[in-house]
Amino acid sequence: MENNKITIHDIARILKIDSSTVSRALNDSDRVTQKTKDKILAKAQELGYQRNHLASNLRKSKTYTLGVIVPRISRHLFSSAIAGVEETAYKMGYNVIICQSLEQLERERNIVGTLLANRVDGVLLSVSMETINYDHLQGLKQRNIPFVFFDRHCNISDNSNVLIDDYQAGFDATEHLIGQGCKHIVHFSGPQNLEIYKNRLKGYLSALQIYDIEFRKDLIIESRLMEIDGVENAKLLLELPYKIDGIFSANDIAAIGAMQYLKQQGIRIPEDIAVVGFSNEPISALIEPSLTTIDQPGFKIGKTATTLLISQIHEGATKMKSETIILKPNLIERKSSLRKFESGNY
Amino acid sequence: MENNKITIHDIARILKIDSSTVSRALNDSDRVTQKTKDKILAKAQELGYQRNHLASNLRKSKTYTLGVIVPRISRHLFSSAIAGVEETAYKMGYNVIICQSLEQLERERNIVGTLLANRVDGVLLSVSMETINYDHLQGLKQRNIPFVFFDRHCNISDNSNVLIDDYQAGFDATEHLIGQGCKHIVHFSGPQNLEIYKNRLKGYLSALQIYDIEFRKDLIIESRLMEIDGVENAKLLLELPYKIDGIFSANDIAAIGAMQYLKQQGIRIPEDIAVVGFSNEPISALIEPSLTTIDQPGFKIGKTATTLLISQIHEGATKMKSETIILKPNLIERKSSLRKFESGNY
DNA sequence: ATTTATAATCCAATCGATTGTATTATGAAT
DNA sequence: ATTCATAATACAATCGATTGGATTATAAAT
Repeated sequence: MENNKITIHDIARILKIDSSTVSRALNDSDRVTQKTKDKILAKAQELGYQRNHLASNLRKSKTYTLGVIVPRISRHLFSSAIAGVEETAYKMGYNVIICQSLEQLERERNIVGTLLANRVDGVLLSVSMETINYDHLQGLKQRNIPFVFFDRHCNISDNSNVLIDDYQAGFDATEHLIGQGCKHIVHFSGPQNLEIYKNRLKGYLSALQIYDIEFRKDLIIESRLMEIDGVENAKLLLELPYKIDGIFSANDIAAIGAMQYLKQQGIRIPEDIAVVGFSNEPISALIEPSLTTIDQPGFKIGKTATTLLISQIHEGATKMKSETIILKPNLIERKSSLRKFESGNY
Repeated sequence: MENNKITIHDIARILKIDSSTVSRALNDSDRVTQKTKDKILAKAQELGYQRNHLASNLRKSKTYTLGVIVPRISRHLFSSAIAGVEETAYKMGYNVIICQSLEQLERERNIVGTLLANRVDGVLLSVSMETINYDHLQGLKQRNIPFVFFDRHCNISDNSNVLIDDYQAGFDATEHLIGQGCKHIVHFSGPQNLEIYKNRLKGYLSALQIYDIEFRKDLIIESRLMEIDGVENAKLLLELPYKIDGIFSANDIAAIGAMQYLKQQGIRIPEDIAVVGFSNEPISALIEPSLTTIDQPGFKIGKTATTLLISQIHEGATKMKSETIILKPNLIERKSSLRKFESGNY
């Protein structure tokens, strides 16, 4: 219990001045003369004073805390986004509470409750795969707590988002496969309640159309994109009545699962089937063959979303205008999709 | 600013009772009769009352917040430990602030400062590779804030730790390589300020001794165990005047870097050189060949450390007895170390 | 009915910082 | 020296919940 408990009142008593002056001095108010400020600051330093944020925040009814909800922190995109969030938040005097929904709506709901109970000043949110309704976000709206979606957003009105151009990325990935000579390209898609997967799919379709490739509905396989789903998808596509020669997977994990299985079956990658993933997980550069994928600027997404959120917090509830920022993804070509004939061309 | 701002005083006013009674009712004190409790609880529910933790915590001078410092959340051990921490903490009414030192002492120092400023009730800590002195932990000691090391601990007196048996793991890994017929085993070690690397090294040495294998000092290569270090280490070991036939790396990342390089050089794994890593990163199961490694029970480490920390917080500063809990690691045999002659035996 | 013991509730101070208003100090102008 | 404007500081309420002590209500005992 001997926590150093220096308060502004201690400093005030010692210097025989009022605590309000101490408070103002420590906040660099111009209502205190420089001489007194110096005296107070020196004494504060000497005593090892640290402001009690609880008291300060109670008075100001602000917590200087942001909530971050992600499906799981172990995913590359999210861990790098979190790094960006933390850097920006700390720099601007905010703390961050990080929570994982583990892709479960139920947990996401609870987390929102916890964040409300903790009276966070704002929330950054990347929704779970199970998030099909948004009732749990009502509490945030009601209490006028600003929130910004990043990456995995929702199509509800008046929200701010920081996204990447999933449509473009889907298009680029598919175009790349077409450029490698693929004619029958399977797309591993994710739950269609998530806009990102819808958009990646749209990009895929659009590329097929532009390059005059016939679209077949059964070439789209929807799953939760776990590793095991990749394996299952691969089994499925081998049973299709077409000779599949390309896969565009909406994430790396499923692509890797598929590749593992296909390799076991003696199928050569990229010669028989070229594969493109999504997210540029660190593992994608290390597997055999290395995986062509879409790099998402995670750190920048985190930074941007945080900056946007904090600006909304500062603006206050007055005119919470929604804003959507879309960042550019980037195709990384690796061995899993580069056909021999291509490299032979150089 | 229309945040729902129901306070105990609102409830008190409406029910024409005192706010202290409301407070006691909401805390289920036995100084309030059940009838009044029911009335108060019903009204609180009706109004959507939520306790203001700032005020409550200020009064109780507790924050119900734990700080967690890890080198990086993207590492498998840490992300799974954090999952364990969160589960336990939330269950016991605590929040968690997660911070990454990114292996930098300077950042670790700042983080401790931030956590102090936020008056966390306790800290869970896995130190950075650069942490060679512990001055920055003095602040915690002075203020009697309990802290528990997990995995990467420090050899300073009277600390609580939750660790795995790195010595045993090092021994098991090395013994396994010896069992595969390896005679010249290189050990990739990490910074020796960290006990974990010292202990893994000790286990290695001990296994060599017991199996009567000559120890050579130049078979120990120390680095920061990044992927690039693994590559460099591999180059080094090819220049050694012995025919190396085994590698025991103190983490998976460096092992993988080495394997990539060795494969490029046409060296067969495990036939020419068998490799064992450490940590069971998800990637280790997916690379080619899959990597034999040591699995650390990350989730359990996180749970155990949190339980220990919270129990210390509850005990108070009175008799903060230190305690060290050591969990068992587990060797996972995969292709990178299983020699043909072995499988031939079956 | 009155006393007494105990249960139930109320009062008021407190946690530490902030902030609008009131007061005093300072110095310039007359 | 006195007045006045302004700068500097002090006072006191406030944020919302908690808690020891005081007071009142209730019921049991005489």
